[in-house]
Amino acid sequence: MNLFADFENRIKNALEVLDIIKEKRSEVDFGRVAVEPPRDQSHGDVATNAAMVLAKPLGTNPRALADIIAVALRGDPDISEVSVAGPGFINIRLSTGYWQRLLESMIEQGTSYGRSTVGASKKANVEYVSANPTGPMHVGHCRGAVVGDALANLMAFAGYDVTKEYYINDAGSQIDVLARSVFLRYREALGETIGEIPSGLYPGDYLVPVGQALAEEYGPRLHNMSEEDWLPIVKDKAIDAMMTMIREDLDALNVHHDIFFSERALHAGGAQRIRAAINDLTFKGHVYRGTLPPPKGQLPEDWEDREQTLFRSTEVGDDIDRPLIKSDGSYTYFAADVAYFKDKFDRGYDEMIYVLGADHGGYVKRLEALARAVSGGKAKLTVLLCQLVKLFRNGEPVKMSKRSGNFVTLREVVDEVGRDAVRFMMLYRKSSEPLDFDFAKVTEQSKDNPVFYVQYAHARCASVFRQAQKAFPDLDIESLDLAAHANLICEENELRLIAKLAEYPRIVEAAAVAQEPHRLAFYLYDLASSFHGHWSKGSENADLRFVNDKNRQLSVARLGLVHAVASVLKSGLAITGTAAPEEMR
RNA sequence: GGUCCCAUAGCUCAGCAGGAUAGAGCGCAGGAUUCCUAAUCCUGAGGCCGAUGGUUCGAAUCCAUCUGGGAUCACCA
Repeated sequence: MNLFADFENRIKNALEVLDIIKEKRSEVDFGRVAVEPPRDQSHGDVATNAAMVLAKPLGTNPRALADIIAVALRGDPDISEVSVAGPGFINIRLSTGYWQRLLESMIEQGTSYGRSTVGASKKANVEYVSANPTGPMHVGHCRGAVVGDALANLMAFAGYDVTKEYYINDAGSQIDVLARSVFLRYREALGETIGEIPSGLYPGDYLVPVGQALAEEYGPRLHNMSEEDWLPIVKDKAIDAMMTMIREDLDALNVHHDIFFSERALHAGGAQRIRAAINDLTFKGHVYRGTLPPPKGQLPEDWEDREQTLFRSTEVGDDIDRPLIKSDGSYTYFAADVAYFKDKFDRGYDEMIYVLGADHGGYVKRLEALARAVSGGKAKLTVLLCQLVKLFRNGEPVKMSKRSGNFVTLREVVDEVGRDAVRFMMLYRKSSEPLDFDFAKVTEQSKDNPVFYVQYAHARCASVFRQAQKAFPDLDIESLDLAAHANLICEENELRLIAKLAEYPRIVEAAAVAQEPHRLAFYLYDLASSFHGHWSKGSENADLRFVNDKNRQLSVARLGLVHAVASVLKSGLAITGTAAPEEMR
């Protein structure tokens, strides 16, 4: 049962039978009628703008209409009070009985509570990470990895049929560079002195074992081949090794993809699939031979005007047409992307989401253009740009430079602060906002640290159950019907905690539809705060404690409430990919 | 120069498809522990929502212009 959906129905049903509406039913649209929690709790539990939205088409004023609607709503036994306030808000207060039944329903649903069907089983593809397989993942990949993963989890929970996908950029010149770098390590493994790694090759030590493995497998045989012959062999080995490493890194971060899609597969067999995709675009009239105007602003020194095969993306919303086939006849990266998108589209996804770093912002328009052209405007493609993460250690920014190899890897961060801290902090900010990540703060065990604060609330819930077991040793908590005495829950603070839990389904839906997983993280913090606050009420007034050894039924009823809180925390934390611990250390 | 993101309390940020007196944490000032983890809680001070116009019953939120910060610009991947 979703409180706000429930009352939206009730309010709309009440509206339908009002005379003033029946007379002009065809002229009014309930689409803008919102049913939501009021900004200020003192106003009530549920508020609606129905009167303000509908007054104009009905030719009346909001206050007068609100009074009429209020009268109709007062007939609902679950509503204890209806008032009209401000410019025409209708504020509704719910009966204690309604809250109790809501709690029962939450307890019965457990961690399924909050699941939604807004996704309507639509097929959604979330592509994220897609780091080049040329080395270990660095910290810059973290945010996209976590945001993409959490968004995918969230959308699945909200009723989408979600595929998590990783596009492996295993074609192109950077892979040749990788293979040559590995080949050098191979020669090294055979005993050659290679000296300093030449610039232009990847210097990282992580390539040493790959060279050794090649030396073991092939001995000196590769060394005697021409580059043309050894390159594909070394490439295969290198990509394999890099992807294994990347998968391990992702695993450390609790990120798991369903599909790893290889760019090379698109180039295979004489670039069959890329050609097919370009043919498809050509057939639809989006391709021509021509030249591009020089880039605006600073003109590159080596700029030359040459004829290429171009995608007329300006006709579908882009700023400039995009090359598909270079002047030397080879395919651009973007050409592979056309083929890749077409593949996704042909696989039948209703929504395709690309989670990219802010440094790829310039790529968005051409992706959107390509989606329009390939799908004839039918595909829904959205790009989620994650702004950059700045690392801090003791308040000082951590300097990184790729050239010196002095960059922080994803693994280092996860090993140092733990995956939960990394994940939650990456979500505890709108992704369109830059993020400061301070090593000291995220490991701190205090309320400054939202990860800790939320996990602690869950651990506290578990602690209450342990205490209950102590107070009632014969209580069989495992098989206890925690919903049985929900009707004993009637303290003001308890009802407010239920009200906070009642927001959960709404948050899930809104966050999933808006594709903003940070909203969930903020909600969890908010819920934890409500729980900690309620807990402390027990310090002031022993009657409010969850466990009361003189009143078994009341204790069981309150265990039900605690269980509901724990379930929502657990369910929400699971979506963020963060653990819900039973105790803190 | 073009495009994208951002601007809300001293600091770091929320603000839910425009709505009632703009919220939280930190920091600051005060308070709560014979009692389920004080690893927490409670109270208070603190804001011309970057600027100017526009849309309307109503704007931090939508539109335009401007200012200031960040990212980006390719036959690269």
